[in-house]
Amino acid sequence: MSNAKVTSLEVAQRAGVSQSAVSRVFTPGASASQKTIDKVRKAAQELGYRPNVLARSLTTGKSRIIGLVVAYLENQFYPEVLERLSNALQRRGYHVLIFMASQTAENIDSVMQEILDYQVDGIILASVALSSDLAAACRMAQVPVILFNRGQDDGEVSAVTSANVLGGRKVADFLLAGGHDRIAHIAGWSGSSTGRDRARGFTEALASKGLAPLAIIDGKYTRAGAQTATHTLMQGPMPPDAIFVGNDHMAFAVMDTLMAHYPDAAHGISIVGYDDVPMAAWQAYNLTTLRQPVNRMVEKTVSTLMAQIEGGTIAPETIEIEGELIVRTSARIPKGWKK
Amino acid sequence: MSNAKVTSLEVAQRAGVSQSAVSRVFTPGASASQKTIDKVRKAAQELGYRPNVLARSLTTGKSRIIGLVVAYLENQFYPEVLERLSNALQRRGYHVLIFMASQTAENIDSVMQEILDYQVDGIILASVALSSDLAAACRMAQVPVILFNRGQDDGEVSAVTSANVLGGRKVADFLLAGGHDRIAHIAGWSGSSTGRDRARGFTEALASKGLAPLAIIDGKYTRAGAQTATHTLMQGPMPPDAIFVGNDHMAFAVMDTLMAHYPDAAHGISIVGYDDVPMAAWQAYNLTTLRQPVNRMVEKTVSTLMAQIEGGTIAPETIEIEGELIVRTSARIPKGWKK
DNA sequence: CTGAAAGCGCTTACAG
DNA sequence: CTGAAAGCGCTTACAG
Repeated sequence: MSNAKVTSLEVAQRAGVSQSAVSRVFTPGASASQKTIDKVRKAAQELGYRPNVLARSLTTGKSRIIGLVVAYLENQFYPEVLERLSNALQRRGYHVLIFMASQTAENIDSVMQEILDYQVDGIILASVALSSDLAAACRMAQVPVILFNRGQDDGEVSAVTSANVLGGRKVADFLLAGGHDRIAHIAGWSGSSTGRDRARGFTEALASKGLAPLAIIDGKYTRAGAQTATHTLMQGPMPPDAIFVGNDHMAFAVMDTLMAHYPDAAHGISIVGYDDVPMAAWQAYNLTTLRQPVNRMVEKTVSTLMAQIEGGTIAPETIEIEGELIVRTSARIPKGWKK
Repeated sequence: MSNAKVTSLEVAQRAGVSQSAVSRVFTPGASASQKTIDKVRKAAQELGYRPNVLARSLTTGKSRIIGLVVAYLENQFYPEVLERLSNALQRRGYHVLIFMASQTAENIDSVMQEILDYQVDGIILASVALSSDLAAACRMAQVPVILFNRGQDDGEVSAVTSANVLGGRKVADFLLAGGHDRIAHIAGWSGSSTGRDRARGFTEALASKGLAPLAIIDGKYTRAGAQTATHTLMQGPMPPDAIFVGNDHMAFAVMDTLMAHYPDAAHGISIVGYDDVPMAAWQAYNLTTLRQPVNRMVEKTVSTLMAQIEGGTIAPETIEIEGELIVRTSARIPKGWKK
């Protein structure tokens, strides 16, 4: 009842047992007689004792900490990912050490080193890429790494994404079915696998109908990038009749820009986003968009990570989950369109 | 270059010095000759050695981990807070163990216990209240706690908020100056000090002009709550000509609801929010709102926490930071209004 | 400046 | 089931 940290030794003394006995009572799976358990629990209760997780980690070699690196928190997609990821991990008895990444690579590398210093049991990178140096460091430290919503070409590390190429294709098909023929793409950052894949699926689907995109402009996943791209498109020789935007976050900026600066044309231009963040359903936007199945992506990420941690094996896996087109009112709905 | 964790002992052997020497080289402020430093750094480099932070924590009694509890991540205010808080802490050499809180109190208590188990050096609760049991546990463990954007009446723990009573008053004055006389308030959750304070300032300012709010409805900080409240207001005997909404997140829901269900009336109703999240500036909303100075609130939170950690003293402080009304177009601008 | 040693709070074989 | 002891990887007096 007084102050400062209580240790297992103090509990042992009060309970009249050895320190090992106390430890056993608090170690799941260790054996102790009911009598010992009772005495220890009582003493612990009275003293306010709880095992020091850090000391435990030192002996067991498992910290039950997962390092999580996130970027783009201004994009509503990521808070949601963060929340679900963190909840899923907590449910399995893990805790999350969080790091904000800016886009510069050196930053990521040093952040990753710091994460490793905490003896994390695993690392999740949300929309952040990994240098091969760091991938090597993680392998050496035997710490599994999972990329979330981003792929890595070298296949050195596991990755969970939605089916982005397919998604890009679905959007193109929808727009084509709607009778559009001047379809532009404001793409996600071309330095990201995700952005490239969506653009590729989209372009391929158009090509299969003998069409080409009106233009493809990199929006860098930012509002500013999307706004600039919108102006470029609208002031070009031939304005688009539809724009596929690389994610919802940019799509909102595109819609805002059209409304504010091209009010007459705005209504006639179909907009389709990617992600289906909660805001896409808000009446102000009512955005038609390709839903990324966050739930399942998170579940897969966590289960894969757990398997690697518990299995000790770090064979990289690449997992793609198909997403569905959510049709709202921001883009013309093709006659007879279903699903 | 092979595998698994490298220890200071291995570095010592390779460098031909004692293990203590290695430790000193990696301990800021410890003394070692340049020659030793060079040898150790070289060996460490070759082996890929980095100190085990957990082991260090065990001996020093400082983990350099801060526990952070957040709720309401769907409200754009919090991702921003999280990002800034985390960056500010990282800059000072601390790392963040994050926990998502649902609204139930038991949940918070168990989460807090888990945080304490990690021997965190301090705890920040963002928009989450603390039971007095837990406050006691933290005091006993000598772990400073700071409430962010929420106050605690008992004054047992430090709190950083914006000047909410004053903020509520400023909003009322603005609306009054705009000539409104049927002003309703969709309040933040009445179980939160923040929500109560804003409502109080607002009501007091109206009262000082001999007016009363048309109605005060608790919106619970949720979109659903705000939507329901909007319908209640609009279908009442006397619809409002202005609504002060307890935070921006709910204000967007109110505007969406008005647009979708009361399009004729919508334009004539002034809406004012609270927070000034980035989205408030987006053209779709253009929300007039009382800005919470996140920057300064975060700085104060972190500096107060640091002072308490380093000073060892845990005298609770209550800090209020004044916010400014950001005038956009969602509410009628009084003639001749400046600042 | 430097090494040997104690200690941080645990877990876990090892004997009994 | 239970206790004594070693060990996890560090830091930090203590002597020299």
